[in-house]
Amino acid sequence: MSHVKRRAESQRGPEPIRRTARGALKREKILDAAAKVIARRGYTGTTLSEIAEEVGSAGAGSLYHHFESREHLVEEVLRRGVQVAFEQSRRAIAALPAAAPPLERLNAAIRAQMLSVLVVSDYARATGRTTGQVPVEVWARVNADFRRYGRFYDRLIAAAMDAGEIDPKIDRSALRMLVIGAINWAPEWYRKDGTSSAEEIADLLVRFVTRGVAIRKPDR
Amino acid sequence: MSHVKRRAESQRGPEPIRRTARGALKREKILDAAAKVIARRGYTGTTLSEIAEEVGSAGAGSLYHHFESREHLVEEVLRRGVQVAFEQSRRAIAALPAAAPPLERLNAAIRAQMLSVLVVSDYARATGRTTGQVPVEVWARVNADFRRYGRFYDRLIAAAMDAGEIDPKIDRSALRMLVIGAINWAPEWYRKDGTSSAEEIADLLVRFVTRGVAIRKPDR
DNA sequence: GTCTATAACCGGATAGAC
DNA sequence: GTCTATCCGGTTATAGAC
Repeated sequence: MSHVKRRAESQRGPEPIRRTARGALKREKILDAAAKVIARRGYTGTTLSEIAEEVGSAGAGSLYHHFESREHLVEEVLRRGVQVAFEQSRRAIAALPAAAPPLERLNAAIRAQMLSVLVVSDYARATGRTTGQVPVEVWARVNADFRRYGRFYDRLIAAAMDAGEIDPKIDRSALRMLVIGAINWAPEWYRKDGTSSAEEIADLLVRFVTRGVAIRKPDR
Repeated sequence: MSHVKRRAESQRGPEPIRRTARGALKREKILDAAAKVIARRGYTGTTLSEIAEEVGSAGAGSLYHHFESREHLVEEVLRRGVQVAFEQSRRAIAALPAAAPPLERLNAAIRAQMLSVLVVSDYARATGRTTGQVPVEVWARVNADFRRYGRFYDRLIAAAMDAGEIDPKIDRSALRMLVIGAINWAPEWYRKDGTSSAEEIADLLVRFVTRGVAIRKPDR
């Protein structure tokens, strides 16, 4: 202990026993497996046995050498989930021309979020599915990350309103949550061999926000 | 037994031991409690103890006099959930003027479905939250009900397309599931004391789907 | 450091007293 | 018909062998 102690440790609670490079690698594999299982089963449905089996090598109780408890393991998966989605959104926005109008930036974020959940990352998928299932204690610890991401979205919407691109009378929070809901639910029904690709689904959702699916009568 | 045996019993498996009026009443109370708990915890998070506690009077194992197993209890909650939402949708459509265009009928159904999960019924809420968590065996038995409801929605969309009110190039299934997702997710974040009422949220979703929230540039 | 055995616990389900 | 005591299986977590 003492001066080598990581910043992360004091910020977000202990991340136990990660001494060697090999150990860190194993830790990653466990996290990946956990993300996959949680994405499949949800929080309450996830058992350590199934995670262990997914890892391949280990038996159930081996995980405790890398994680203090089931809750700590889940917690890190959730944290990474938001992180991935957040990162994808920021990256997508950064890829736009600097002069891109706010609404286009919002659209890019929505697209990125949908793709994160559908194809990019088990972590994002796990996180989306899990919200509202985790015990308050865990939630309290990851809450801040979620809120930060929420505010990010909210600013994108607000900017589009300020620019006169979105009706300012709309409840920003409700708008955001409706979109997030459609996204978080998507893994439940999306099939790789379905009629629409993930990109097409993302585009459809964006179209919802911008102009809807109705055909405008020629005049009036 | 013998000739009094209900049709329902042969159709959907046994509904055990409901002889007296008082018994039937208790059965209802248990179902209501189960719906409430499932809406709160999801399928995997629901325990018989919590349901019993919610009922008030009973201890955990008492439920077995009214239901063959946990799964059967859940199954009936699910079935009722679809039924309620379905019924609400049909009723809302029936309340429209007979000449109402297809798109308006679809909108009424969306509104009704949103209100079902937000304010009308624990059953509808429970059902929305649970999909995709239940074991395949249970799912297989309620599947038909869900599909029927899905087809109902699909026909509404198709009719609006035929009438030239919705862009026919859109993937009907994806459209439906995005909407359902936004609805099923809503109970997760909706608060009675929030900035928008349930009705306003329902209206926002309808607007979303039909014309989007963006402001149309005057020309072009 | 990794794994197996096992302890402690909890949830679903059954039996039988009242 | 209702409730309590109890069994059984599965889950988290720990101890200790290798």
